[in-house]
Amino acid sequence: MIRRSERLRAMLEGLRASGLRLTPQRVAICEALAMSRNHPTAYDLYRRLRRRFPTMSLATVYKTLDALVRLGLVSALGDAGDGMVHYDGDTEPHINLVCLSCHRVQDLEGVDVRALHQRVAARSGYALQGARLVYYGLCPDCQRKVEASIAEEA
Amino acid sequence: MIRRSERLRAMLEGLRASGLRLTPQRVAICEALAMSRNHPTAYDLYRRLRRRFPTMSLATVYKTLDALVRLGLVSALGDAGDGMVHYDGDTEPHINLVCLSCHRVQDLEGVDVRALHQRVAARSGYALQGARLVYYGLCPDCQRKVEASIAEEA
DNA sequence: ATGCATGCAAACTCTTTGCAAACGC
DNA sequence: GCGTTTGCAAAGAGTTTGCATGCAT
Repeated sequence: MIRRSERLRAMLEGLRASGLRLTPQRVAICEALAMSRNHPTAYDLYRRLRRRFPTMSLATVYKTLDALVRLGLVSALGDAGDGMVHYDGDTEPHINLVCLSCHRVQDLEGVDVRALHQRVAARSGYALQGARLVYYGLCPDCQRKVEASIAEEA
Repeated sequence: MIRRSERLRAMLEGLRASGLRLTPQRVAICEALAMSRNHPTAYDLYRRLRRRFPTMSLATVYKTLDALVRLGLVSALGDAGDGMVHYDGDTEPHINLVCLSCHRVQDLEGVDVRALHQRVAARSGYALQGARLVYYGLCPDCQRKVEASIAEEA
């Protein structure tokens, strides 16, 4: 949990430092993103925040996410088979798991990719700014569902 | 080069085996994708193929790519900062490099990710179907351009 | 007080779909 | 010949933009 509040802090500080104003909407978006365990889309955040900010606009969410990504404070994971961009408040290289059935995105703990990052940096010649390490497949829950539906057909 | 013609073969065979017809358009799309070094978008392929097939439709390109992805013969890399989906004829897990300035996508040779794949499969509990291992940054060419433009300002 | 940010709606872009004509098998 | 595939155009979906109002600094 310490990690998460650090992330929030970094986001707010980053926005402020680059001359952007800390409006209630921006703070709320950062909070929601820093605290979320799954990796929400712009629309996910919008829906969640609309409760507290009935006038919150989807455009504001997009604009804020855009600023955060440009500042390197948040990374855009790309779509998860659902055609929507998922965002990740954790910019440290790590592995994401995408379920192609339920479109959920989660982190994989316990696999260190720092050595990989070093090797890529050395061999590529690129000035690396981030990474998206995504594995696709069926999550355990959806595997069970598929098995159940096959059993049903038989 | 052997690899590339094998890929083409696998794509055509895969389409045929699943009952899809080998139309000239589909063959040409597979060829262009299997042979391409960079990772083209649907529009890239469309533009390239329109020379040989003046009536080629962008919709046909999308439909064919969709079929190839569904059959697991091609993988969709997601966007490269340009908002368009890039496709990769190589479905073996490997590392892609995306340049955030010129939006080019290339493979990184010489970094083996099979051990990583094994570890992810074991720890995640997912039935893995594929991976997208993408590092973002500035390619050597664009780094030079940035340096040049900074020098110019001074 | 100044000028950036919000929020609405309209515009934009990539992608998908519907359907008549054409073609692979 | 049958049924799929093509290609056009129009629809769809996610994201971005323009602009008047409101608010952080």
